[in-house]
Amino acid sequence: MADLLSVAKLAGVSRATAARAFSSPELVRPETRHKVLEAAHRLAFRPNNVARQLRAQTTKMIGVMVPSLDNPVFAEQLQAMEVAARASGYSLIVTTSEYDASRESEIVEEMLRQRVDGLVLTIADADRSEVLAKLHREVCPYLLVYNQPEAADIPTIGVDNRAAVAEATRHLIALGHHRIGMVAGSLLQSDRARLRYEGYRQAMCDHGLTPRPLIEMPRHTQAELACLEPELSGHDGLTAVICTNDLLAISLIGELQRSGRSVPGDLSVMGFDGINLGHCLYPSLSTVEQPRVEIGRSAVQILLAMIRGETPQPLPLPHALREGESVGAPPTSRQVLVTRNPQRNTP
Amino acid sequence: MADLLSVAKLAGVSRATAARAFSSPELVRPETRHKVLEAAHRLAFRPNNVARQLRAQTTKMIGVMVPSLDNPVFAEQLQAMEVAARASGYSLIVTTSEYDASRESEIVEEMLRQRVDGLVLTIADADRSEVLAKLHREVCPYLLVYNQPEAADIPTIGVDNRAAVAEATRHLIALGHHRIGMVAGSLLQSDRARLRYEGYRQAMCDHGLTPRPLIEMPRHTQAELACLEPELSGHDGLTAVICTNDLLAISLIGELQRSGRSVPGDLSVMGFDGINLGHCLYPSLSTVEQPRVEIGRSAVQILLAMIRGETPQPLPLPHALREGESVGAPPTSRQVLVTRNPQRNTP
DNA sequence: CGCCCTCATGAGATCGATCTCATCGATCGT
DNA sequence: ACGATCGATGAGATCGATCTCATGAGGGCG
Repeated sequence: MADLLSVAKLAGVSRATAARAFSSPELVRPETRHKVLEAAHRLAFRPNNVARQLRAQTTKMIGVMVPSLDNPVFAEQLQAMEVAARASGYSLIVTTSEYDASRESEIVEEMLRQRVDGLVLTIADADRSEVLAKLHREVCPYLLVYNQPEAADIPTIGVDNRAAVAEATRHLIALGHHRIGMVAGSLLQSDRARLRYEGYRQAMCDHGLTPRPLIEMPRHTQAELACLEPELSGHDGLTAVICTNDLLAISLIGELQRSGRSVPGDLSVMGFDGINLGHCLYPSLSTVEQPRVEIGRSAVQILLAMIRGETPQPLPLPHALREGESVGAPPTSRQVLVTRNPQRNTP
Repeated sequence: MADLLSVAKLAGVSRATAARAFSSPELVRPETRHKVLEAAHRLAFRPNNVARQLRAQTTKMIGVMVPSLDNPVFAEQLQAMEVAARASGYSLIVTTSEYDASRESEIVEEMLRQRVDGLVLTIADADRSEVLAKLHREVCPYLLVYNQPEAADIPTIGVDNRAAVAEATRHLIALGHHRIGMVAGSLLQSDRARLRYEGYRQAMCDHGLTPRPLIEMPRHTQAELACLEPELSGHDGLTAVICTNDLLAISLIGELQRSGRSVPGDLSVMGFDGINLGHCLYPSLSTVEQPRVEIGRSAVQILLAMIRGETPQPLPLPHALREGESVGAPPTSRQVLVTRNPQRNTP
């Protein structure tokens, strides 16, 4: 590949002038510029970004780490980030951590070596993370996404998970549900999971209802009906569940239907995330929507501001309760049973 | 950030030795190495990959361009690529083209400037693409994914779209369907779309059935029932449709159910891609599965081989007909109508 | 007419690591 | 004991573009 020097020679100018013809054309006489571009064309020259980055001490690259791309909530956010970054002349280096702490650490280390201008991370648990400790000592701007650390000085963007699930729970209660469960994937060691359960617990208690223990599924994004079945029957069987993510909710609905149950007839199911696909299903998914596109777009904007040396205040973004067809009133046959329940809430 | 020279000074060795302590530790006496690492630690030194890349003339980066990450078929492939690349010490620069030809061109140009070691691309239409023309003149190894160009000399990995849809069509025919339609998104200008329709047409003709015109939806991944409705009623109404992607199929099933129809009772629906979510739904999605993980993994392996200077022969990967619950026998009430149909195929 | 300023360009240093080649002491073989 | 070999290290060039500073031509103005 031809370099600037050979282009400069062919055009009969110095390296400096040839460089200017590309990076700041206004400094070069149009005639000269044309000679340079012509020479560049003849030699199939293409500026070498690596050299530019080394000299300029900036890569125009953002390092992104998400747990997995198999979950659309991350893919959709990443899509938005890519568009926003490209619009500002930045590229994304994308990595997946699989929620693995040691991998998180390696990935961030590698990206720092790559001299990315900033990092956008979604980590497993923002409250106990080696990655954050490392970044704390570094100068590289970074931003967490979807996480919700307890420490206030960690720049983060995402929704208020506790409030969001609390609202979802109240929504179900308002529809007449009393026996509401919460279904989670296999990864309980996350700041979000803790806060979501806490939101559920709080809302239940506030209404004089008994929160149930978390129902844990063996996989993170696919429900096993067998794990839930014991909770469904009997006089205190659940009439509604909140799932910690949409994939879990969707697969749970599928399993319930396959077992001959009706959603929301026999069980109301609420998701969390608001992935696009939820709209399209029948029954459509009731869910707590995280504004994935807005989150992705803002993440890039805020990070770029940090890179420019500003100190923007990342606001928590609003969640939205999106009502779909997977949630309805509790079954009436069951509602009779409610009266046998300790909590005697008038129907 | 400290550089190698300051580390070398602190450790009392030359720059060369300090560099060796990192990149080829076996060449350095253990005692010396420890001194260097100790000094590096004290100075919070981190090797600068940009400088290394410039000197070594290799970035260990792969440029990836997919149409969109909102479709899990790409996200799932990308997930597999990321894992495979990382395992071989490579990073991914990820971009999305939105099927926009000019964007495709810009993106590839930018990645070439970035001196990626290779490119993995999914382009809109491999048979008329400026990008391919450009790459043809370049030395950068590249590989198409999911595309199926007519030209034989373009390295590509993916399934045989024509054969895949033909097989799906035959499957429906074998179940007794005669009036089968094909539903596509709004982007017909793609090599895959053409071949998929061609496979459908061929299979229909081979069985003496009349292929229908493509039913085009206004959006690429979401079905509008109104576009399909005219084809459903009447004495020659469809009993089965093949959708060009799973998202289209899934949303179509949702719309059909919402309108009170049963799938597959009233209409059998078959998808294409095999995204993970299809398994979980009820009815589960019958689809032509593209081995997305295998495709992603192989794409990286083959590209790395090309980077090493080998000339691997990318084989077309096998598709698989995945039978789900969204396809069944045609409704019997309709089957009576079949006899009024021009094609008289005995049941 | 001469001074100063602007504009276009060139020379040379620089970003940070790596590669080649040279050097020097120690070990080995006969 | 002496030349050969090996292992560890250092000096200096190099990757390709950009930045700073210097230079020189040309124009405006007193």
